[in-house]
Amino acid sequence: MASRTPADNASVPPEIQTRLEAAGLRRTLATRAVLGLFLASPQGTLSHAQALASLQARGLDINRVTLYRLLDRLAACGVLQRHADDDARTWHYGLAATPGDAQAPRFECDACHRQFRLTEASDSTQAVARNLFRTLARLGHQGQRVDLSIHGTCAGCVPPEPAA
Amino acid sequence: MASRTPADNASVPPEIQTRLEAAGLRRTLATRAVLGLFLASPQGTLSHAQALASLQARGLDINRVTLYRLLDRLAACGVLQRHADDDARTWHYGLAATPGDAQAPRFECDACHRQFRLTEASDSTQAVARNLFRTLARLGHQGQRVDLSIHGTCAGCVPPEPAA
DNA sequence: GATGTTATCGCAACTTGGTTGCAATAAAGG
DNA sequence: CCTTTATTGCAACCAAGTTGCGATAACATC
Repeated sequence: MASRTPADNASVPPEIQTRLEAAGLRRTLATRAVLGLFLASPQGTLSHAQALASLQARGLDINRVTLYRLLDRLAACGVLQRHADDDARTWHYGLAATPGDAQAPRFECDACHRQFRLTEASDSTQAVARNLFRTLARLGHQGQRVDLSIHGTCAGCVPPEPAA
Repeated sequence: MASRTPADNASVPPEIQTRLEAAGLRRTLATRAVLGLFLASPQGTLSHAQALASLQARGLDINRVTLYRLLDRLAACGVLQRHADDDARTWHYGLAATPGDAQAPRFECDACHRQFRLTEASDSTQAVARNLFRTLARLGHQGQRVDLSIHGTCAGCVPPEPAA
């Protein structure tokens, strides 16, 4: 496997590189390919199946179990963040926010099942999170992470307004 | 099965009763029992497994498939609302909010996996929802439902502060 | 109260997304 | 080059949820 996209190494931000090393992850072909997948669209999230398909589309033939484990590893070391899809019984992975930086709200399209983050509204999360944590503390619970998700129909799936 | 708790009928709020009838659901023993389960703690949510256990604890021996279908039905007619648990690959069911009334944020304990709504903070949802829907509209997406969830450790699971 | 219609029940078999055990590879580090 | 140890691939496995279908039991009508 001598062919290596020039971007493979260059495109991994130091931020992420650090976490990979800290966790003792090795830079295998699969790791770089998967990471590249997510870095290509930082806002997006991918299910295991979607990621597998994308990889295969690029000619990479990774075993499904391997991908499961790789995604797990990346999530475990804080590079990716995983959360359940509300409709299918699957998990979606997306780049995790840098620590301290609240995640932007997630949009889940009920039609095409795609998910992505609404960076345009990341301040909503921040504001609401602060409030919530206060309330939680008062009740004796320990809040760790606020997850704001919106279900609806994404712009691509909205019916083209059939002469309403 | 002649024994019927006195509360069985009386406790079903007309609001819910209406939806059941509208959907043509029959008032079977199972329906009432399950409904009673949720009405007993309106804030709480139950997974299929938890609900099944509770029913069995009360001496009701309902088939697991039947319960799956019943929960589905109740969710379909808008009495219950279901959403994925972020950790296990399961669904949790809880009483749906009356239409128009935004759902209170959901707390998911990462330790005991219990979930419940924070009615104390339902205004957070309302506020953030209004904002989000505006932003969404601007981007061409159609928001339908805002789901605000917090992960953390619930009061019951927080370690008893071992002489920090 | 007898009767027909149709939702619901229970069982068994099946599907799906994900996991585990283990032997074979291959990055890192010397 | 050699050792250590993370990673890979395969096959078997698991758990949550679904489907098909005959048997029941609500509900409406007579």
